[in-house]
Amino acid sequence: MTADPRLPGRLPEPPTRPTLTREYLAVAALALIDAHGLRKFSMRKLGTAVGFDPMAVYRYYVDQEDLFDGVAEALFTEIDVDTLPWDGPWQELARQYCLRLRDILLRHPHAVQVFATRPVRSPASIDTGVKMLAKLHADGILPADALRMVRCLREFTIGHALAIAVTKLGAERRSRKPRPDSPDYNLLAEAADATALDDHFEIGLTAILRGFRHSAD
Amino acid sequence: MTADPRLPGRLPEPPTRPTLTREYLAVAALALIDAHGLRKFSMRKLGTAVGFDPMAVYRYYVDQEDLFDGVAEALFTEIDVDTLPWDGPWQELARQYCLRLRDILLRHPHAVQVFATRPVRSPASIDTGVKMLAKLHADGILPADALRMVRCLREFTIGHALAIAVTKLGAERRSRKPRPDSPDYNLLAEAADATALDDHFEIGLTAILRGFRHSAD
DNA sequence: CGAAGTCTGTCTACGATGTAGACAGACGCT
DNA sequence: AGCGTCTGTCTACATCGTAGACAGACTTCG
Repeated sequence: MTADPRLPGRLPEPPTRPTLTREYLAVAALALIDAHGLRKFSMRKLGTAVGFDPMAVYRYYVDQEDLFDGVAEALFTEIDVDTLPWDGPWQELARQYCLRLRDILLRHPHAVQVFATRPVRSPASIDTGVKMLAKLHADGILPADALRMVRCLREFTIGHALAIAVTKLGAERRSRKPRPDSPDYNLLAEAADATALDDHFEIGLTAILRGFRHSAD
Repeated sequence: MTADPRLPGRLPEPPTRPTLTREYLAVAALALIDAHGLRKFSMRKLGTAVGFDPMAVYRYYVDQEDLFDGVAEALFTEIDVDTLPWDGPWQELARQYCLRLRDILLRHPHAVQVFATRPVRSPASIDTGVKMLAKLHADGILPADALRMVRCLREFTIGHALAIAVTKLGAERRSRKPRPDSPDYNLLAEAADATALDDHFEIGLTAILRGFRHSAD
């Protein structure tokens, strides 16, 4: 006769160790990248950071590429597309979409590369694309034209975020090159002083949208 | 008495081994990246590929970052800015600049990332920027506004090239996700079939330029 | 002519990385 | 009770970026 293996009475909470998930790992990876930069990120560090074996990540992602796809999806999720102004005019919808995407990317400057270097094909992303196209279609824009417009906006937004992130992050690393002696050089210096780094994003957005409107023939 | 160490008569050309150069290495690195992809590139492979010691590159570049800066400069050089239509209207100049940049980047799809993820600050690049600003200034555009416009065009161009390169390169890698059952999904499919991947670049370019023109107040 | 210093390429060493694969305990189903 | 699967652990290996010592050739200067 053996003793009852169950301990008597209530025990304090055992240290909970949540089981791993693709999504949890993706979010953790994003946090790690935010904290220490993409350069320093590694699969093993991720495993260790979430309190598991360094190799544990490979149970959920076959590849680093695969993981980064997950990180990009996590970033996309932050857009929270459901709260976009789907009922207003499509121009405003598109503008808000771009603004949110930019804000999110600039909040994760180290991860912008990850987002920018892969086509996000998550169901959520495709769904959003489809809804956006339907919206433009309802305004009489041909799907093909709508797709082109959306692509332009998207590429501008990502290109912008990438440029800003990269410039800010690289600012301290690189040594100031000696300024050339061109007589016009002060034009550049003056202009650079007069404009914030990302002054122009909304201007560009407006220009694209206006340009599209005028090209509707 | 020792024999004359010089050999008699004309010898066939000794195998020439050019001495290394920062630029030569940068161009060789670009070629390697083109050939096998950024993922497979390494400092040691570069050294070996040019016929020297794997570690030889570090005599000329302190870092991989440093090397990639050089690769970006090499890409910029391909634009051949001197043959741009500097005498025409600035809109045409800007358009041609963007078109050339896009063409070059799409010719080096594996290296687009390298170019897109660092601000190119070579003298040649700064010089071009200055000349461009001067050109717009001659048309009565304030330097600050000109800088904003140029940045918008640049970011759109790079964002576009990156998107195209990444999509094309990743096309075979990723498995087609099952198409969602949304009733509007065929809108997307139809639109995607009707548009080439990079159909929209010139349209976007035109839209931006037109949008700027109309915002000149 | 010769010595000293510099330039350039070679070589070794180290810790970290991505990834493959074997292994083991826990859990669910029969 | 037994068995297969799921999940996390652990070991192994080739490769990588980078630091640093070393050596031959070339330059400079007395």
